[in-house]
Amino acid sequence: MERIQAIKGMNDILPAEVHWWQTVETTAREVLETFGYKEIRTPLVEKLELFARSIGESTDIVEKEMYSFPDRKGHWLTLRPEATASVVRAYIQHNLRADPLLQKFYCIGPMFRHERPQKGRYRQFHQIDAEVFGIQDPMLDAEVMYMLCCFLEKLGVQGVGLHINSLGCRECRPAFRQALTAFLGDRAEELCPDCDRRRHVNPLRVFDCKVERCRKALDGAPELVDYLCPDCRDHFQKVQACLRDLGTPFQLDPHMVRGLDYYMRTTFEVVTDRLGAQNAVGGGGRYDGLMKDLGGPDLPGIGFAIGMERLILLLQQGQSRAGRAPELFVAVIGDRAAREGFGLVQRLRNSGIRTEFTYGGGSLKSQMRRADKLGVSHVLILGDEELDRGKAPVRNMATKEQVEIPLDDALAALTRYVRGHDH
RNA sequence: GUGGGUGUAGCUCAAUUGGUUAGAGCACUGGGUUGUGGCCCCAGAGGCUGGCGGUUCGAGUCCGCUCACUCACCCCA
Repeated sequence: MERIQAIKGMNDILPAEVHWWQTVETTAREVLETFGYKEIRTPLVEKLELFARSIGESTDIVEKEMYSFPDRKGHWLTLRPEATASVVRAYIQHNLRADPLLQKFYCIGPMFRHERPQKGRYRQFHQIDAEVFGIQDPMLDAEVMYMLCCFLEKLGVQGVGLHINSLGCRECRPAFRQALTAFLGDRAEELCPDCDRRRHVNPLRVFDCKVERCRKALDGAPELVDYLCPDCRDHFQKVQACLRDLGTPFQLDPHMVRGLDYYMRTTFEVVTDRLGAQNAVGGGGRYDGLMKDLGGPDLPGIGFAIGMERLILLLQQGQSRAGRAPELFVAVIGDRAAREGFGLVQRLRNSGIRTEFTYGGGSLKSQMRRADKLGVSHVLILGDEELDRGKAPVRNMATKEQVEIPLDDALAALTRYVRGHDH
């Protein structure tokens, strides 16, 4: 019989590694809320056209990577490939502008893209997503990147760098695009087949081609920075000045391109060289026209997403850490003690003590062995003999000390002893 | 979607040029004089060698197909 397996590229997160996720999520919430972000939770499924319109019809995401399918009425639905579009949609739908304090949002959860999986890239992956609406000030751009760096630093992530660029706006980008297209047209012969295709679809992409021939062909190509309009240039200058004031190191990367159509002006990525082919741990940028394009007010926006799988892969390059061990193990000898012990275990848990038990009993030796493997700090040894005496020994596994505790007050006595307030 | 690599016990891996009953370490279970863990010793359990088909007296090993995983391209978090 064929075994049922998880869908390709969709992974179980097993107990042994869940603590990494908890650490990342908890830290993210702390940092984001300190900076004034409020959590928002949107559905995992949206209408297809939301993403088609926001991300861009000719992007790879929309063209070939979306999980889309018709529902029973024939409406096309899509498992969200990213969060920004959904958050913008929710903002418009609920007219959240009415509450001016609620302009910063964050969102943590799964995204879906139908790509061939590889290291650090999966079909269901998870992002921490932050979005700010209504503010165009370059200070905000800097703050968003500063916050992203604070978060990574707080987690102790090593080996990452912040790259920034400006993509210009609707005023200046067309001129640059035209100049670049013309430049590439002259050198079409020298480009690899991929780039020859790119120069029509998304000429900016030619810049990050890895083929040596293409890199050479790009010598003397027009640079986007030189085509920025005065407003965009000024904005970008101020963003950089502000980052310097904040002491956030960054690297200008005039060739950085982002995969979504809606980005303009500031774009940024946190990159690493420690994850094989996947170098982006997080990325984002400004998207001032998006809200209006989706039928909302003409409000500017900026945001970023962090890939949690990639982040955790980086964290794991440090040492792995065990989950929390039980504090107390109750070993029992005899049926009467087993019944008493079982009840006591539940009462201990009710009062918040992480307690483990051998349901099947077994020899005391095997129970001690198991307690040791679990890494518990204390073991209560409860036999029928102890029940008769009304006292039972608690063993400190590290020091081998055993003290007798009264069974009529077992709960309180154990709590004190295990938590270390009694010796 | 395109290419490469790999599939043997829960995990990491063995198994002469095709040749008996597919092994080891770790992990797991039990025991080492009646009720005390780690180290050590002994024992046990655990596999249709990913699946299907072919070649052969004989296939974990060779061939074909398929599936899965993995890395890379494309692209992205």
